[in-house]
Amino acid sequence: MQFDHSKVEKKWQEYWKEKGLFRAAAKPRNKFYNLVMFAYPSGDIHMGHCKNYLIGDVYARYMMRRGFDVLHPFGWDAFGLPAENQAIKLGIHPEKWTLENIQISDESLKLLGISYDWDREVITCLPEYYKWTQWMFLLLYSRGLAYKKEAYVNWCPGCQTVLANEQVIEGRCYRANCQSIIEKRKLNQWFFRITDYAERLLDDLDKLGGWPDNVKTMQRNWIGKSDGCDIAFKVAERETRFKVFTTRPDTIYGVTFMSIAPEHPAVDDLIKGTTYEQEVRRYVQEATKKTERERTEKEKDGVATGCHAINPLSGEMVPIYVADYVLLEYGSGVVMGVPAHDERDFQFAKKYELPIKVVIKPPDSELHAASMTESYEETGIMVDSGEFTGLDSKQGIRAVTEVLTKKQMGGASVNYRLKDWLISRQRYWGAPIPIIYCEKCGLLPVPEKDLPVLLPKDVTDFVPKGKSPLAAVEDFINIECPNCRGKAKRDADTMDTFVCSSWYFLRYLDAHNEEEFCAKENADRWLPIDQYIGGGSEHATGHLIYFRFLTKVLFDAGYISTDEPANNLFNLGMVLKDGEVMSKSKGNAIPARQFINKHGADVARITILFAAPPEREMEWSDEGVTGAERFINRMYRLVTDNQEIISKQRPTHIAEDNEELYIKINQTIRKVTRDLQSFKYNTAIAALWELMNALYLTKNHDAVFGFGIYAMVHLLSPFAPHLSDELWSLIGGDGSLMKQPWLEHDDKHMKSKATTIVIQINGKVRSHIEVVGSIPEDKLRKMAFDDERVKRHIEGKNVKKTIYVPNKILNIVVQ
RNA sequence: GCGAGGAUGGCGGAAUUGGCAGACGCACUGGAUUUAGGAUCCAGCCCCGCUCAGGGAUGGGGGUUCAAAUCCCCCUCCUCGCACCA
Repeated sequence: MQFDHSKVEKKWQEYWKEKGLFRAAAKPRNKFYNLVMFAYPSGDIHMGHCKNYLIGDVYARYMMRRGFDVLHPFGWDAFGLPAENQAIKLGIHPEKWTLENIQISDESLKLLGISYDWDREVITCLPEYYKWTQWMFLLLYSRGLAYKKEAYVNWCPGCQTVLANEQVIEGRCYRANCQSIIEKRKLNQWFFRITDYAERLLDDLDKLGGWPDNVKTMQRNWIGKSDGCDIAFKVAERETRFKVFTTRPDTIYGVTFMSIAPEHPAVDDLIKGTTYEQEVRRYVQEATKKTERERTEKEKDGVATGCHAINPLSGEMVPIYVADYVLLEYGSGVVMGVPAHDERDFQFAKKYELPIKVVIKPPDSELHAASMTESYEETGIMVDSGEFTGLDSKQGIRAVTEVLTKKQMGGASVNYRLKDWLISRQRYWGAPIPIIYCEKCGLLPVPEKDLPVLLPKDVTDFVPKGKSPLAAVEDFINIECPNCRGKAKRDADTMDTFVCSSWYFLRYLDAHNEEEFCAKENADRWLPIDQYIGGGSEHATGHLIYFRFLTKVLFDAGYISTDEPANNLFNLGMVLKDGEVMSKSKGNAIPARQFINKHGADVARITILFAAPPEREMEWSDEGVTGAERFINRMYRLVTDNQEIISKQRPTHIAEDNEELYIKINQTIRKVTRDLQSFKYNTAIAALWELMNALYLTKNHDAVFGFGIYAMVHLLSPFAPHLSDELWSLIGGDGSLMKQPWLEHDDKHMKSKATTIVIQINGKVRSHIEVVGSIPEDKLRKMAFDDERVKRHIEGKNVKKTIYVPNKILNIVVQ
């Protein structure tokens, strides 16, 4: 008899729904917040997506069976560019496209039998959700964490919008379908002051013991803290002074020039009315036009300003250059040039024949400027450095900083690579920024009572023109000032969708609350996320930083009681097909619905879970499906063929010929339990497969055998829940297995009485000795030396020593 | 360039963390059963060696150890992240 998946799976899905099996408790006693990253609704889901949901589901189901009140919600990150691009291409309104995709994907997900509490589904593009996204904006605004500034920002010519730093990958747009080279534009935009939280975001990584190290490392690098020193240089020809940041104040005597970023506002003052003006202006103009890529890839160059800086310690005068390898956004946008000890400065100095002055030498050799082919960046001994000469440069860093502090010419300083989060987007399909510009009152936040600022629906032209399509929607843009009733305009931009996704995990906790984004008591009930299951490390420096940031802001404002959102994070590997990521746009996607209709949800589950460890990439293979199908059918037959003898009781009598089987059953229970705990689903299924094979080979169909099948049904439930609920009912079980406590192993029957001890000679396996119970070493040794094969190998040789690892191995060393 | 991870049969992958390398699955081979099967069951399946006895194998080279896929050093290749951050 074959397992009729379509009938059985439907039956149980309906049963689960009817009984509200996955509805989270209103007042959990033993809470477990199990969260998979929500998804962008790009169409119907395919098998690549399913991996995330299935792995989350196995864990949720296991935890339910362990007696936890599990919250396992799902939702949709529904704003974003693809919807808008589809609208432009096909003339379908983004909202229609998005909501239809969600509907169809929801249906497919339900076919998979995932244990979601669907009552809590969130969809970020609906006003009842984005009202609170706007509210978050206002919260940040009121706390001084949202601000508008004119700045050089990343402009994607393909998407016709600005991007956050986190969305620029190797100078290109992060969106797979775009990848345009990013340009710089000077624009007036909204930023979130995430840099205020840099230190805490960095320090609190240490609290995240349940996060993978690689994600933490990536975040640490992204935040990029550097300890260093600010140094003030007076400009000889002007009344100004420049502050530079350096991590190597010990090289200060080696400064031979100074470079300033082309975009730096002080450039103007240095050159105005001088003979250098024209050339510098031309250089600045060209530099600003260049993309970051172009700037990076070309040889370092610059142009002299004619001004000079005075070294605060040596008093030397050095020329000031404008150079586009200096970043305006990092440090002060001005750097001191130390060619002998910085590779970039070295190249620059070589090009313009600037002096190279060695001030650090290696501890055990000499350095000569003339013969150097590259800079020496290590620490060493300070030379030619006034009062510091002879000092170890590590001490020198401290000493120079101290002297500068005393002279009030600088002091210790910290810089971060992390930049403020640019959240304005010049696109339609997003949450409008709740800000009003009044001719009289200036910039005003939309009053909270007026939220949400509804995204107008009657828009037909989504073609980006460098500003938001909303700017052209008269009755959206033009409003009455809430303060003075005068003429005012709304902000035409929408928010980065990463804002929507930085707080969605909170909305699940109180999804229908119209008064608050989430009542504090509900937040307190469920937070933090006990297990966050995410789709790959590409989120490490985007979403996973943003949502930590927002959590901290909400914590500081008193809305929640935890300052880290998730205790444990598990990162999944993607699903590949023919060596490429499975995706619709690549044309290699296997639609989930089609697969489930053909093979069934449990086959889909076993196929994906068994193919590879969850954290690793898995290559989709149709052969894997064959195995999974066999597994499901073999299991089904095992139960239906032996229905009468399946026993829910532990056997009271263990027949000698089934003693080993009973041990195997207990070992399997323990192995599967441990593997479930640590996401090793592939080996858990392998263990189940092994037990099933053993049961098939069992001759004596007694109580032990019956219990073995019973255990299989139990252990299978997180992996193949439809099948196991069906089998559970076939053997007379009541309702769903999900309501049954997890099976425990019998500690008294874990180890075979007989052990095989490996006999090695010089580390090579030569024989095996079977013993019952434990055996004293000398007795075993006697047995080993009596062994025919052993005798053969030690004949005529000296036994130097023997090493005995109790009950495992005896190694005889001979010469 | 910097940082992280990886390389194990024809393939996906195991290996209790230093103790029998290749669990489990796929593919393949043989047998049984079947009107038939791409169904099912049983068995075999790293390489060399006719068989036995042996020997060789975890990307390559060296080392530590009674014992190394596992620890240390050097090299090659692959994947990911960051990349003028002063």
